[in-house]
Amino acid sequence: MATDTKTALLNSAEQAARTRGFDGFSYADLAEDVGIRKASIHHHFSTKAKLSVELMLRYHNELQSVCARIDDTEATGAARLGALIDRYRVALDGGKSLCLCVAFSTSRESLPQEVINQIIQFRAMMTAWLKLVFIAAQSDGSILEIADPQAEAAAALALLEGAQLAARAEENTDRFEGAVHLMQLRLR
Amino acid sequence: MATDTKTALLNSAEQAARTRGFDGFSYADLAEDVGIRKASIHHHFSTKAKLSVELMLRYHNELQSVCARIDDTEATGAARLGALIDRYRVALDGGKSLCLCVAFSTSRESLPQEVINQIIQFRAMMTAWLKLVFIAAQSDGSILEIADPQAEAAAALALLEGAQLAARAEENTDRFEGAVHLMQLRLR
DNA sequence: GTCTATAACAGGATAGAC
DNA sequence: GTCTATCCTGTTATAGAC
Repeated sequence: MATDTKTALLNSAEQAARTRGFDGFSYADLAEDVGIRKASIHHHFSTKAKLSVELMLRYHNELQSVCARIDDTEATGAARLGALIDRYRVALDGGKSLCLCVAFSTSRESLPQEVINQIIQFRAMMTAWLKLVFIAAQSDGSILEIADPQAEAAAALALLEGAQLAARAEENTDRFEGAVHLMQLRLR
Repeated sequence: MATDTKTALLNSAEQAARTRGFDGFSYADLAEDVGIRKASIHHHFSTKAKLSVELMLRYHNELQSVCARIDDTEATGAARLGALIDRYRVALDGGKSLCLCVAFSTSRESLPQEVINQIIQFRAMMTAWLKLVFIAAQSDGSILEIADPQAEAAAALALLEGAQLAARAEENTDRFEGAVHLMQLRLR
């Protein structure tokens, strides 16, 4: 079955925001991409601010599902962290796009307060999940030299996002691999 | 002596780009900030693209000087890395701004090719300097467990930029401190 | 739900006076 | 070097027909 118009618009907007930032795309871009007139978009998202909220909501839920699925399919802490690294690598799309959280973080001033709060919630969720991953790895011994799971979680998220940024800056995925190399060496 | 108009414009533009992104400020903003009319700005920077080039050039030279000064004043690898961390912390301005390299990286699509090349050069310079810092630290033993200076340099830059992003996203400097905590524990 | 038409405004940029 | 005035384009958003 074909995706409905609203979903097609969300997909187009997410792709655009991740490659060009929230200020970097307009309703005209979405209209051309989806194949309707730009005025019609307002029927689905009355303002661009509300579109950004729905975008972030969907992204939060999607990543939450991804993490839950990783918990189900990967047994060790190392395998789980490795799966998340893979996820961030794929999101890079060859150095052409960022994850939505990074993209929105730099567009901060253009976004409604509600999205700012969603970003904070999203980061809290990811950090909490990563902390559990490192705690699991402490038990199963699958990641080397874990001193402080909380600190490891904060550092891992920053490293992943910084690695994405480096790859995006040069449109070169080698920069991502270079940045996460040492972290991957700790996985057993 | 008072700063000349061109420098005042560069200062205002850098501040604006770091807090709101390259798409997030206009000539009208600079005009109001500096106290001249927006048409007058074109006398100093004929296009916004050329302004971005001069901004990045100045930033590159400034960071190069900062690194050279750190080499002069700090004796050990750990002290040098610590000084760079301090620099990135200060650039955060309480979570309200990013360094120009991070800010420009996400505005990639709005920038001229020349700035893209400048960003690549800037990142190469910083990575090369960091690699030398880790090599020095291998000799003087001031940073724990260095396996691969090249990989350490790439990871350190990504971590610093990711830590800035985290703090900027939440406008909370605790996020920066949390992300760099483990790296700082390695400094002796 | 989508369209045409348009309002209302802000963006970068230019011309020409002073 | 700065000004006023203006152009052209692109932006979000709305009104109302189909």
